[in-house]
Amino acid sequence: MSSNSKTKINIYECESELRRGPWTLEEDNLLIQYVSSHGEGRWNSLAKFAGLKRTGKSCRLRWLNYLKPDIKRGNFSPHEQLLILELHSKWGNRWSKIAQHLPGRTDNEIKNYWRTRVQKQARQLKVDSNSKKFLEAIRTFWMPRLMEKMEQNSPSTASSPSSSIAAAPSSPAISQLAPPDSLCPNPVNNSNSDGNNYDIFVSSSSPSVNLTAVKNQTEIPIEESYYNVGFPGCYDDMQVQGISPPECHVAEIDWFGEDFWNTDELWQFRK
DNA sequence: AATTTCCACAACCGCGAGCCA
DNA sequence: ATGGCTCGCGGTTGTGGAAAT
Repeated sequence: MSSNSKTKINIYECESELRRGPWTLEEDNLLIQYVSSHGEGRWNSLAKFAGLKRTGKSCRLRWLNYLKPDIKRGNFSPHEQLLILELHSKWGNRWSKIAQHLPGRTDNEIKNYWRTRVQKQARQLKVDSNSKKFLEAIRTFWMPRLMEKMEQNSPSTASSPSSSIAAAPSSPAISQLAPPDSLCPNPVNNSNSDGNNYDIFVSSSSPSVNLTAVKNQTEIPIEESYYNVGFPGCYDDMQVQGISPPECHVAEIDWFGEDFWNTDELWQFRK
């Protein structure tokens, strides 16, 4: 046997020891302990020195998506959902970029949310999730409802008759709440558990939803998106098409479940 | 109660970019 | 210039549990 073949056998044996699939508690502890004392990075050597029979990639993924201390778990808040919709309209499937603006959320989590929740709705409507119709539906139904939900959840404005949120006039229920013009003075605040403040300003000065997200005083301009410039005449278009705006009354919505959308209302978008 | 189907999420894979010797 | 290594990203798959039959 040549030294070459011996090497190959060793590599094979080494690779055959590599574990795959779900992580055990013991593996998690090993990874946590190693990272806490040596820090992140150099994942291949980390895997070796930590005694983990995993690839560096696997260790990195496990740490970033699950074990990292500031990972936030659980359902996405309406505010987070709104951000995802808006940022996706701007950047498309740039999950990691989108995740940068949702503290504590991972790109994998956001990607899964998009595939399981948003694309599911598109499938039910038998439209492409990237189609203009579907984006219209998101802008006209979903986003105003999320904003309304955010409004309901905002303790500072819950008892106030004049809302801090303005939205597209596509939803009468929302537009009734709109202040006269310009940026709202009291942004919807989403103070996350990690301490990051994330505010969304919504302007009613244009016929479309106009969003500005502000994270810790750093403004993230949200412009050039399908939602706020792509369909400036969406509401008018609906009227031209004979779609009556009052049909847009907000139904009882399970924000995290099956009935987020009222499929009957959305059916018209398939036309 | 048993089986099947569906769904959400965790994990894997391939590829490309960046860095460095 | 280039080859190897590491890392990060996005797409895809596998799996466990819930829901339906």
